[in-house]
Amino acid sequence: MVLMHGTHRPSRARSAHDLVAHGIGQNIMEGRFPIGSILPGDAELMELFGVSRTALREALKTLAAKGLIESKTKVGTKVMDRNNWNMFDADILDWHLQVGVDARFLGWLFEIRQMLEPLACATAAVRRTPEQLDAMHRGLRAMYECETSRQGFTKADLIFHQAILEASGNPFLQSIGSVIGAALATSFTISSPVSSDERFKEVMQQHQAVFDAIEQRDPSAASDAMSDLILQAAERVRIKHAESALASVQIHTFSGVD
Amino acid sequence: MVLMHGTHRPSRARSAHDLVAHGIGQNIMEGRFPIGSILPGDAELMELFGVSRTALREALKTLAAKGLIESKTKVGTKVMDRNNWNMFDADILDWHLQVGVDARFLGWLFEIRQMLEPLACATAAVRRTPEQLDAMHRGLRAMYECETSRQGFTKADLIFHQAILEASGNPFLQSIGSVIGAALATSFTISSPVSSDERFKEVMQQHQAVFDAIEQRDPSAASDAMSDLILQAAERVRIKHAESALASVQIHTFSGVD
DNA sequence: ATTAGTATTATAGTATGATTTATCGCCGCT
DNA sequence: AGCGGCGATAAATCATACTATAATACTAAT
Repeated sequence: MVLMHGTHRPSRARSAHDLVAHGIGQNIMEGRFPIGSILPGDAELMELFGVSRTALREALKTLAAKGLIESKTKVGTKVMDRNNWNMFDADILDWHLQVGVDARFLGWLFEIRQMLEPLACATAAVRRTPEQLDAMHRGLRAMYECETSRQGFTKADLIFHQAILEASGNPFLQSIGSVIGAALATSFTISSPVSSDERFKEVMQQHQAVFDAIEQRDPSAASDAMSDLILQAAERVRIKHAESALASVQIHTFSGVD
Repeated sequence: MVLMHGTHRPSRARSAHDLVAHGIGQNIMEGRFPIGSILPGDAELMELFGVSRTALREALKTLAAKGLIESKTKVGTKVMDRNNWNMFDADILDWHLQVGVDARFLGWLFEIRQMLEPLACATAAVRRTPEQLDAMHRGLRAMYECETSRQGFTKADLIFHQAILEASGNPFLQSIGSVIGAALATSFTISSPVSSDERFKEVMQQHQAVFDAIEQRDPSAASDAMSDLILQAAERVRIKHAESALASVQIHTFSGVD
């Protein structure tokens, strides 16, 4: 089941190796270059994409850096197994989305969000600076002002979530913005948050609750609010299954050394 | 000025661009190429590392793919801000470790582990196949057999944890093996798990508890066991602070669509 | 004096061909 | 059957030349 299809954007004037990297990347996602297979040699790929060897090799190095492929002398360039891929990479996520995301993938996205964002909120509630709180506030206000445009709303929403990640103080959390971006973009395509007035209000209330909890430095409330938010977002795109595998799990965590 | 001190491991005959990428990468970590600065032009870097333009540019593309740098015509190659870096990348973590990690960084690592691994265990407990359980068992047995060698134990431990991630079925979790590897390598360097007999027994008991819970398909118990395991590991390297910022937070999660 | 448009120029990007190096598969030898 | 050398092949590297882009400086019109 394909839920979202490649909004093949105009691809306005990107560099050659970038185009090649995206081309090969997408082909891998689509399965046209199957996992474990050896993809065509330099010469053939050069012809396929109409670029020089330099540009091609730079594209291949980009893909190799993301764990997608591995080149070995004489044997060729092999498409690596999925668990070598760096799923937190913005490009890889992008290619996934452009090829089309099924319900399973969307479920994985929400699963990760549910694991990270509530606790990110909790730490943000404790560690946030006034400036960081202000950044969240700006994101929230931008969301309020975007009741019409879905694109604008998505962008503002992402800013809000990223501000929270930033305030968590943990660089690992700070680098998962692309994951949340992917989740938002996909789910809003399936089910727009600005489709109806009550829907919009509900979403805003949930975000406001997260903000309030962080403002009041209440980690537990912040975590709960974010957890609710994500859970409902998942329900809206019908990811939630009838039987929930994990009802409710107690998590112990701790602060880093400041 | 030679920036590439070949120190560390024998680095058994790596390719030219790999060496350059590591060289520049480490220099960025060390702050010798400060964040936000423009690093030397192609010509100068070529001379610094003694490689051709081709090799240099491939190295730069590798770094760019990981979000470390960005090249723009006329302006040069800029070292990007930290939150553009992909912290889940194996190389970036590696460079961090080689430069030396402080208590704060180690704290962040454990924080992420504490967010992901318990819930990964919970999902693994539900979704695991017999084969995957067997893989965990093999890892566990390898740990039992490595009471002497720290290196061997670290490797076996990583295999155990990766088997759990694999069984979680979530590709995002499956690609964080490098993070756990980094955490294990660092903490075992600070405080070896095979230093004393009782210490070894304690660690093994905790791992056995995780395995048993997953075997019995008990997500809640699996999550708790893993949470305890990580918490104690953190305490051993004195990461845990006197005042725990987040005592205990209730997490709601859900299963993806199978 | 301000602005708009144009030329300059530094730098990354691309192209091409030659050369080197590593690995596989084959053949012959033991 | 197993081992070791030899050649073919494709990637890795080098060297050089050329192109595209954008920041800067300069000029001219208002």
